[in-house]
Amino acid sequence: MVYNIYGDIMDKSVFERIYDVVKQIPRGKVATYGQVALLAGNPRWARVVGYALHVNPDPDTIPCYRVVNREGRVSPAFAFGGENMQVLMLEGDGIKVTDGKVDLSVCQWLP
DNA sequence: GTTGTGACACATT
DNA sequence: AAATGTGCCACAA
Repeated sequence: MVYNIYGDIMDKSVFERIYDVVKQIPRGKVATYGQVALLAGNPRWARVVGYALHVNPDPDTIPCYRVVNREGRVSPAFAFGGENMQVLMLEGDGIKVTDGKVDLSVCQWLP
């Protein structure tokens, strides 16, 4: 059983599915929020995906930096220490980043 | 139980 | 092409 800081139950929720999908993103690839939402089960959970990553209970196993919006651009509010941080992480995975944008045609994860 | 919010996506202006 | 509005779902107060 897993509980959040408010004591509410947290396992077996949509979040877990989202986390599972994000964790499946292979190194060197990225996925869009819509993509993750779709793989998680519903194409309309894109916002929930963002929220799920926002809480990000396990940043060590959940590479949230591999999740980008449909433009292939990292979210502005993502900057948990500078947008450059995210770019560096992506480049570290061998992903080409152009002006903070990723070539989805090349680096998007195709399951 | 109702209201407001959000790391999105899509359609329309 | 860019900006704005709408839908969508889950979560917090």
